[in-house]
Amino acid sequence: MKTTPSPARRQAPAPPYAQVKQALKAGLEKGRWRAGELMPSEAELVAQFGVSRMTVHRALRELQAEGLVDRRQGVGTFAAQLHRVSSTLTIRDLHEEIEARGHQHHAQVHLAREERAGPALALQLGLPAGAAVYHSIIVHHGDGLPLQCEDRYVNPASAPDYLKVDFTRTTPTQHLLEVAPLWEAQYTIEASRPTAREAELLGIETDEACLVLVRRTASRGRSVTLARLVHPGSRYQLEGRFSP
Amino acid sequence: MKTTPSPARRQAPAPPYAQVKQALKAGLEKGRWRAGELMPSEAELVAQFGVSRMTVHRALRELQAEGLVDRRQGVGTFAAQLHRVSSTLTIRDLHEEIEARGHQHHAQVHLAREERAGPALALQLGLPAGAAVYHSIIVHHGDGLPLQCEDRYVNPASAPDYLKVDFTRTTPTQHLLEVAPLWEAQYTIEASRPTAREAELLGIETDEACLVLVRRTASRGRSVTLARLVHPGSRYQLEGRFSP
DNA sequence: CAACTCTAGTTGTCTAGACAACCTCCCGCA
DNA sequence: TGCGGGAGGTTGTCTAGACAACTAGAGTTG
Repeated sequence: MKTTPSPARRQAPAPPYAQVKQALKAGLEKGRWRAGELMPSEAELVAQFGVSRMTVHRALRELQAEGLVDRRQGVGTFAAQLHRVSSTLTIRDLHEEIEARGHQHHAQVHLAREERAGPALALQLGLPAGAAVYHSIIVHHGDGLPLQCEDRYVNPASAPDYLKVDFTRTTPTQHLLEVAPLWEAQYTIEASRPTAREAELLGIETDEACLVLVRRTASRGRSVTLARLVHPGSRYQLEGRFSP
Repeated sequence: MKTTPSPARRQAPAPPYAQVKQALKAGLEKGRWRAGELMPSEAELVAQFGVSRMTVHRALRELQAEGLVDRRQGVGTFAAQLHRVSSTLTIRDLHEEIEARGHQHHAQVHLAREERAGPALALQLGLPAGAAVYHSIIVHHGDGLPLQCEDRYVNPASAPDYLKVDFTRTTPTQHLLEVAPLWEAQYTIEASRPTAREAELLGIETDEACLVLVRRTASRGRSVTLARLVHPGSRYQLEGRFSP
């Protein structure tokens, strides 16, 4: 048996910097300072909480990083103007997402081969026209139902072993992250109808609304992959949460 | 004329903590440490860079906040396992977005009144069934073209003056952020067809694919608003960028 | 009245040391 | 062999002080 000092999970008190941070956060939430209003200076907080200035400074710096306060050197600390008109949405790997929901993931590889890049594709991948690229089409199922059609082009220079991977066991994303750590990504999310082939692969009508995610990633200044992920609108939706 | 000490924008050298941070970032990018591999300890970095431990510690803490390294007390600092299978996408206020692109924003108010909440709506807003709610339907145009149909319900307790606002001048989001600072939000993004009325308001066919954003926000534990934002798939798409 | 200078206040950063919390591993002991 | 106890290394945090960079405003000077 372990000799934990307290079996009842006595939780250690939060460190001082976190207490200062939490107190200010609570004040902001209660509307103690209006947007743009001057908040207490570091010196005042030092006196109020009885901690050193570095401790107060850390709390304020983290609040600034979270977008809750606005600090200007030589002037002061202000309550942030608008609490994030913009927000963030997490985009997860589909494999993870399906298994996190307790469903069975299953991938069907419809194509995996080397092709010659057309001019448009070559431009997007930063390759000369006619260069060799890897092309794969994989349909991902959740509990037997097709949820995503993944049409992907890969830069061979970034992932030479791409075609040797068994995509029924690992996802392309996982392999690519291993061989080329992700350092930049661009997304677009749009609604459109599937192509005839996509509709066939997903088992839907060609006029069903689909959620289409196009992702382009680059690593060390070199493009890695261009993927088009098509989801039937009736079976898949993105979810996001946000709380400062 | 101002007496700037140097007209040629002499840039101050980056502070030491930023230099340490950047050096480690460059090492990670070059693949100097594989995912999960042990990185230099704080003591080693202190010796290497000739700065104090607090300085090194700050650099490492920020890298951890960015998800680039993984730190475990009593063990060490490790290169992060996977560089974010998940990523983030910024969702901006449409008004901002349209004007940022240099287009003309124009809003048309089709409805703004008080209604009684049905059971489903009441549940989502955390109100008793039959309670009064504010309901507005606004179509947002960019350069004359309808881009978004905003169907919104508002909790009167959170924004009592909602119906008095002139929504051709400010957006509902802006007003709500002023009276109820945003402290929690949930989103779903999906593709579906518009309702007959939405199609009419947007000037599209009822079978066109639409990007639908449903947003629910709460402030101080009280729900604020439930909004359904419908965008024609052919005219609007979300964009996101990600770089550590 | 305009332009300049000075000053007080604020934030940004660094240092050297200290202690706490935690983990791993090895050694001694039963 | 199995187990418990340290030792040593690592990160987490705090302190008191110091200096730098910056800003706004008051005061001064032409």
